[in-house]
Amino acid sequence: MTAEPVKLPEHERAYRALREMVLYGELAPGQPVTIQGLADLAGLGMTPVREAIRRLTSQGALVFKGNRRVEVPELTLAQYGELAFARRAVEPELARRAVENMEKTDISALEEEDAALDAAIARGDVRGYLQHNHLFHAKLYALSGAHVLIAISEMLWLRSGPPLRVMLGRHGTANLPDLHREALAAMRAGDATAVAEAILGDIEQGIAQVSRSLGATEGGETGQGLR
Amino acid sequence: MTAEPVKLPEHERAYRALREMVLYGELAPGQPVTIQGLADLAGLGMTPVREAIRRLTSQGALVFKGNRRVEVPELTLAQYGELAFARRAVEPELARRAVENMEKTDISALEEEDAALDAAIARGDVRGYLQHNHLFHAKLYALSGAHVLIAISEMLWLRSGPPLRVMLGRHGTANLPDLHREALAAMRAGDATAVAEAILGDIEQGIAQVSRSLGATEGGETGQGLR
DNA sequence: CGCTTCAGAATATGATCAAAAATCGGGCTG
DNA sequence: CAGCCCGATTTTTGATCATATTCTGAAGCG
Repeated sequence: MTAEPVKLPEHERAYRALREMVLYGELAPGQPVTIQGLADLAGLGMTPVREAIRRLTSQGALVFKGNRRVEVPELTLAQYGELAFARRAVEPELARRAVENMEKTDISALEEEDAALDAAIARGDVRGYLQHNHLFHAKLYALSGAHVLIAISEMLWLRSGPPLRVMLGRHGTANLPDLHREALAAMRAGDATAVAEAILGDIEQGIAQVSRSLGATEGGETGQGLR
Repeated sequence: MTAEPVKLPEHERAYRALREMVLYGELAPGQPVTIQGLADLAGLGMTPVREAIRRLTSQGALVFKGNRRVEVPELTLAQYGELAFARRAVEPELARRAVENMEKTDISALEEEDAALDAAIARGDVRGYLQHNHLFHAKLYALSGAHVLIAISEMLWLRSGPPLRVMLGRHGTANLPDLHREALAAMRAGDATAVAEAILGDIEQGIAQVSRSLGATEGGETGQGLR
């Protein structure tokens, strides 16, 4: 089940590694990233790293920072609002479509993911929360078979990951959104509309919390305004 | 006002060139694309071309075919439906937001683009139609300042371009959607909702035509079904 | 305070290695 | 005897690396 042991090209490995670093908050927003630094870190030549960075930048997971540096973008509240708008439009639809193709074993796999997520929350494990939360949604959406919408969703998650990580770093894993139970119950009942609603609610809760977090920093702490 | 005469790196030039080829139908769906072929064609080394192709594939404008080949994807009707869903969700919103930031000179620029578009239609110039139609929408959306949504929209256009080109190749430039006049009138009136509706209508007309075109080929011509 | 110089990083090139596809030849079968 | 299929060779293509070149940022000097 581990698929190919050593079969994917190095630039693909570099891409996935960097991708997870962004998605699961191992790179903080504003933290500069150099090609050579990553190449040395990963023990790779710089060409594969270069290509991985290009792919990530074209997805908005990294941005060219003025001069020559690449870094994880710091989102403004307005930009996060755009993300939220798109996620509300796309993800419930993915959930709805996923229910059509769903087998019992798929539901079981999602339940396992949710259990791992709860365990991470109980442990206060931020990285574990981010990982299993993403996997829960990703696995659900993958069932839809809607590759175009999935690609959009992946891009949105890549951009949402870092601010979510920042919020978690401040408030810990308490009071986290978890409407996954409701979603799973609706899946077992085969009620696509209820699943879509549960997912929408789950997203909304996360959006609200991150928006509050972003609003707080923009208001005072990091002087983004005048002066 | 031509900005930087010779200032962008070669991989950026390669990216833009390839991007326009996909967007404006110079590469047909199913047509294979080789790195070295493009490198020789553009007179560049293969590294910049390589990176350009990576960026395009990560946006879905190109796909890895089997193992070694890269080509413009041929969409199924279902996949085009996903594109349509996302475009309906994103583009009217972009149009709505654009109206907020709109100056009189912006409207003039859009009118010029629309005039060039009409001229291309009258001329039966397919490439010109694709180009000015894209630029009309792209310039409008750019005014919104919503970079995240713009990125999504660009990705959707990259995927929609080739099937639109195929449809045009079959039916010519007759009966093309053009609710741009209505959109422009609403812009002058400052009515954001009416602009969004006009854009939605414009999109819907295009979607309907391409869907019919795709449905026809899948039904019979290209034996995609059994036998 | 402005200009020049220096250092570091990114870009681009070419070569080299590995893999896959297409082609060609031989053997087998009808 | 002719046609077809299978396998090996060849050629094309892609991936990676090491290196040279260029550009940007910063520091030092006039």
